[in-house]
Amino acid sequence: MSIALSEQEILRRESLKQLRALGINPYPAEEYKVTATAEEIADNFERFPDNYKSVTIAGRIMSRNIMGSASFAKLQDSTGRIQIYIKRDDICPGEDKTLYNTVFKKLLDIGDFVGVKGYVFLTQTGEISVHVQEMTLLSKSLKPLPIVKRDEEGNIHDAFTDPEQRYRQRYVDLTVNPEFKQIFIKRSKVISSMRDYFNKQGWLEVETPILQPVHGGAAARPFATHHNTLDMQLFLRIANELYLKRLIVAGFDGVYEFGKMFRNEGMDRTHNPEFTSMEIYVAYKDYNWMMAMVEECLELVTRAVHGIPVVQVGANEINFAGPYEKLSMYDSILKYTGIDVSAMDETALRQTCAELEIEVDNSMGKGKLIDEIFSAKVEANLIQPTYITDYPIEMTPLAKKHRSVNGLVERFELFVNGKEIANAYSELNDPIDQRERLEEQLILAGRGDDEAMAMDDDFLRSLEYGMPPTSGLGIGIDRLVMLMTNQSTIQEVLFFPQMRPEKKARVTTAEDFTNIGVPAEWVPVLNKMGFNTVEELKAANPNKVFNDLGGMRKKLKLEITMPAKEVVMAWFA
RNA sequence: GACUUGGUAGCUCAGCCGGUAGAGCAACUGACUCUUAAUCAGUGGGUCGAGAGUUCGAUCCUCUCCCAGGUCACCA
Repeated sequence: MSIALSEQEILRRESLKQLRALGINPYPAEEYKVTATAEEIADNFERFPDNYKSVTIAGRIMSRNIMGSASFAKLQDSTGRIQIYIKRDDICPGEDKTLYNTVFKKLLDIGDFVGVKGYVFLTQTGEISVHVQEMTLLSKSLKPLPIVKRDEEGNIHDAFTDPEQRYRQRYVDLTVNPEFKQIFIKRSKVISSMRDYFNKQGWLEVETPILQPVHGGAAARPFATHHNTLDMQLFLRIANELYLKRLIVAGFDGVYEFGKMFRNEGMDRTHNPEFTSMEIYVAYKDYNWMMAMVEECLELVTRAVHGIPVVQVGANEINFAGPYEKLSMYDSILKYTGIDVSAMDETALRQTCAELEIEVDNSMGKGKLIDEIFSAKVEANLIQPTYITDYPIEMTPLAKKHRSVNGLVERFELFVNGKEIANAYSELNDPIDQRERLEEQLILAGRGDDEAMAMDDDFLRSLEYGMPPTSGLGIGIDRLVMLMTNQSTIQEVLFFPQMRPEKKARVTTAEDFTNIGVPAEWVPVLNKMGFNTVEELKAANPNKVFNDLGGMRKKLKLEITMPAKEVVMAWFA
């Protein structure tokens, strides 16, 4: 694949060659020892100026103000930006001013990584800066970064905002919009604080198969793949629930897993084909215990991220300190529609859906119809953390039947800001009941529900050996992070959200040109001249092409050897 | 999947009734030893997402396709 280089890219490649010609390795191998960071200097210099009489920092050049024999530049490291001040006669104490006049002023660019050694001082306008005494090129950047400028009021000019480019080239996004790094730092805190909490309880972090012969544990369409050696179909997991329960059977009291799940379904601002879930199973507990655990855990996570248990999400201030409101599924529908669906059969539910103008189809059973009413009429009202409990048995083949109410299961979901972020059961451990429930799923599948759960005989066998009473919980980590970082799209909390492949801009490869004898370094020049395929080149006048090559060489100031006229003529043979 | 908005220089965007393109930043040349959206003078840079059609002529009109965003549907 050959994409014609832009003017600026050609110039940077030229700079690269000139650096090498000066004996400067643009990609040195040696460790570069830094002694300070931008953030640390900004935080501490004014209190402890003596500690910063000699610092070594490293980062990317993000802007430059060159004023003859002195310059300012902004250096960005992982912690932030700091200004550096470069005086020609300080970095070039002798007669030879090449390092300043040529290397710094001409051959370095915005985006290059450099290391500088110097002392920290305050400029006349009071900005903390590093007065450079030594400068080392650490890595040359060949593509120009988008330039995002910020003025004194903090206004951003020429912001790099195109979501397509931001997501496809996240490395550029986070370089020029470093404030977005906070989202991912908070994401990491969400996960690590939750993990710490679980570990303190003595629960074991485990890993279970991503490639599964049977996709179970949730209702969703899977990605299918094939294992060559075993010559068998495998699925990327849609859930890990059934494997974690096998581990409870095996004798662990508490197991949890953070991991990617894969669902072959639509993509929108709350769905990505691969997403992160956390599932945990604790033996001898029930869903009431789990509600208390979730409250404690989420309050702790919120405090770890924000310092307080409260987070601002859009217009809503959400308080994660428990206890949370509890509402049964039927009561929640009653509360928000005034309709009591608890005693309705499938026909009456269909009638109710019609009256509420909710679209349904024939494959939907009783549980699914109730879920439709709930989604349409209740969900959006649940802003503060709210447990919805006691679901109809038809919706939930893996949960234990309710201890006192017929037709329900012991399940809760946690809703926050109108979205579900957690799902938990008193887990079904009666192997005969479990087999019957999965058989009902097979009937639903027969009615056309392509998300009905599959039979998993090995899982049933494990239950037959005996699983202690257990409560299990799943949390959608991406959605929790969206809440914790006040983001409305899942793409913003994923480093690399799923995208369609980029279209190849050019159909011709550089090899096509080199195959007819064009030296590799001239291919970009031909592209620049408008010849993107060998056919286009061959259709041109050879003499004109030869002359134009010379013109381009001069125009672009290329220091590459001009091919002999016979060589150029041979391209057209 | 449906509807809708967009795709123009490295980046952010203009571009009138159809006459093959402009600005700011970035880049390049030059000036400048405390600038900070540095400044001043000058210069270059475009397959106007792709293809087809209408037209003497298309960035612009029509159609198809590609990519992205939004809304909805599906989906926890």
